Amino acid sequence: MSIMAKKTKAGQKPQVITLKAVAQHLGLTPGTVSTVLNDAPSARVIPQETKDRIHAAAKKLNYRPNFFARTLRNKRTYTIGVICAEIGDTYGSAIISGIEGYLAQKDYFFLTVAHRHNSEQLNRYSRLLLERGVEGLISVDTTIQETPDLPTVAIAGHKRVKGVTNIVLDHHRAAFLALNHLKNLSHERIAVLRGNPLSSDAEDRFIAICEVAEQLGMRIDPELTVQIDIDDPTPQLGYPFAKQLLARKKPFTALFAYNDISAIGAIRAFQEQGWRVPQDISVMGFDDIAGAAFHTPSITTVRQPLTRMGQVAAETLLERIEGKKEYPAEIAIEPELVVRESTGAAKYT
Amino acid sequence: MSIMAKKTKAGQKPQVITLKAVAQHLGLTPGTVSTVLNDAPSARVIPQETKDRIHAAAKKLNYRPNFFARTLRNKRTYTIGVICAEIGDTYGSAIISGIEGYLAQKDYFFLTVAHRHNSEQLNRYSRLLLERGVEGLISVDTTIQETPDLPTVAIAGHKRVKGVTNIVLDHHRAAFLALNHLKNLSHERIAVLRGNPLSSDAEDRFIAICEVAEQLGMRIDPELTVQIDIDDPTPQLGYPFAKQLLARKKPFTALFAYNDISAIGAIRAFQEQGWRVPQDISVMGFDDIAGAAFHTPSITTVRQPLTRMGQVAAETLLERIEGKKEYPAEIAIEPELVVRESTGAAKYT
DNA sequence: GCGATCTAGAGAAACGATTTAGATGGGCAT
DNA sequence: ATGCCCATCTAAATCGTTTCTCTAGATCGC
Repeated sequence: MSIMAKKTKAGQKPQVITLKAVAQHLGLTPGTVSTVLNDAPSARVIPQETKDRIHAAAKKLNYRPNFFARTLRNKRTYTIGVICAEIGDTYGSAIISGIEGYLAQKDYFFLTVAHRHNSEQLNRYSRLLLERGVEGLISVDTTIQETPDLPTVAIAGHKRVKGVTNIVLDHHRAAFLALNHLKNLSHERIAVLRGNPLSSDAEDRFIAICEVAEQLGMRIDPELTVQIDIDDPTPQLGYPFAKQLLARKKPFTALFAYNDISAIGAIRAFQEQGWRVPQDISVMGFDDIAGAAFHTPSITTVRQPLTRMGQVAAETLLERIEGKKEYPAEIAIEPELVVRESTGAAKYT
Repeated sequence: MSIMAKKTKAGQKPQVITLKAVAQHLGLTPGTVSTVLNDAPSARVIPQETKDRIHAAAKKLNYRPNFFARTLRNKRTYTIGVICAEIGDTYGSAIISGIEGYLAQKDYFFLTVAHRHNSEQLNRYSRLLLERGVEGLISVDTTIQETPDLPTVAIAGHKRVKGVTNIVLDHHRAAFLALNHLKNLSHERIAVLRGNPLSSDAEDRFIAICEVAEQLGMRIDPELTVQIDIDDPTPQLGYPFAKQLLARKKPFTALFAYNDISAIGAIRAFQEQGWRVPQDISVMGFDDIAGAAFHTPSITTVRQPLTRMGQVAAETLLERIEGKKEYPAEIAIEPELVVRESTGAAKYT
């Protein structure tokens, strides 16, 4: 892939052509040229011949309207702001990829900021984005407290806030898929890795797990529950907490991790303990990140269509920006169970 | 984390305060207020008492200069463009994370585009970024052919182009670290997975490997070389090519993969064949992505400090934007060998 | 032949800031 | 009282578009 620049003769300063230049070249006024190039209503009365001349000149001179002058008048920036917790992790980047894909089609751009769970930064950033004229916001894994000044879509947003559309996974369905799978494999003592409360999915996910467990006649033993309280985008996220679980010496045959990343860390901890996955312990992940299928053992997981969620968020936001008045408070995304190697029949003890 | 909006009384349209409004409030002219708020040279003659009044009023009214009006005059946008091949993969997102971190400190923003190896898109994008007033470009894994119209830093750029600073890993050093490690483990028949030519590191990396191999008295057998020719950000990138290698029935004891992603895919292919890693085959990765340490087996790899490379790129670019005249044509980044479980002593055959 | 209507485009006022040249008034020396 | 300087702002031009209001001439109807 390559970037090419148009050839400019050396030493010749890149003369920018403005509307005025085009008009002068044609012996017309900027106003007329502008009307025609934008095909404004008042261009109806301009004869076709003149229109053609104008278009030809614009093309020939390679006229590019100044984005800032235009924005100053029109108040449209065709830009949105993406506020995420982290950009270097698989979760955030998969979502952003979806956002980018959709926006590119629609000729919108986006500015990205990562607050890294620092709320001071977050406030500053939202202010700065506003100043830069973004027309809407997409937040990723970030709780929104009050109605923002702009149309907003929150990915993994759980608080109902006026003016905000939440894109959420159906956590009950997700919990059902996972727990039912484990139940069918005769697991009864299931440990759960709870997500860091900073992660906006953490609480709802755990509540859903408890409720579904009860419906299925299973029990989530608090003593088999561990709370992740660090913020790490690597599998390190799971490792120490699985160790912690092991230290409790309470028997269990399966672990429902918070996500694939932490599942991978947990598997490592179990293996170091001499346990085989899935023969001695089943591990269930969440997300289905790119690496899940290729881990050894490959990870059984609840797929969360991250790229798609990014697309849906961008699409919803653009509709609102383009003037749609009514919008959903919530869009539920269906999870999907992906059975791989890390889960198996419960071991009798 | 949460986004808060300043409370606006319902029904009251969000009255934007312009410079004029502040001036009126004070009984002064916009010009004076502007001079003072920007601490322009001509503000020397304004008495301190007036300055204080102006600053107080600006604060009280919560005045925020209009970014677009300001840009129209000043021609500064404090924005750069990031052009990458892909944004959802570990490689690109780690780099972008580094870029974001540095820019945020300096109050710059960035617009991101992903060309996904479509060169038509690429040209269109660079044009659009220019129109949006970016002051410089960072390209990621994208070959630049001609001097661009803006200061540019190319991450993993290999072609020397005037006006472009390339940030490159020292591939000779990388190849040496990897091959020497394998040599010390008595490997002689080493297969190599060559990167997709679309990836800008691919060619240089392979050339370096061949040269270093020769220096070390090792030989890279063309028949043990496989060219990756798909573009996939998942470990699928390595799997079919490792299979292809196996199909050739030529013995080898180690594989030097193009990156960790493809190494993981290759390991899976070997395991399906019944080979154990590292007892039957050693596998060397490249990059040291977040998952490499937690794979089973964990992956021996040549670490490429991606986040750091993003930072360095941003730093270098900003220096040029801020007026630095001389800049390096190339910045070499030192790789590091990370020995883990996927490599071991060669098996005698 | 004369006002009414069209046509084809000119002209000017925004948008919100920055910047340079110029205006106003007081104080001081002569 | 006059001229001059200095301090303190004001006024106006400018950045590049967009958009609304005008106008000069042509055309039309009767």
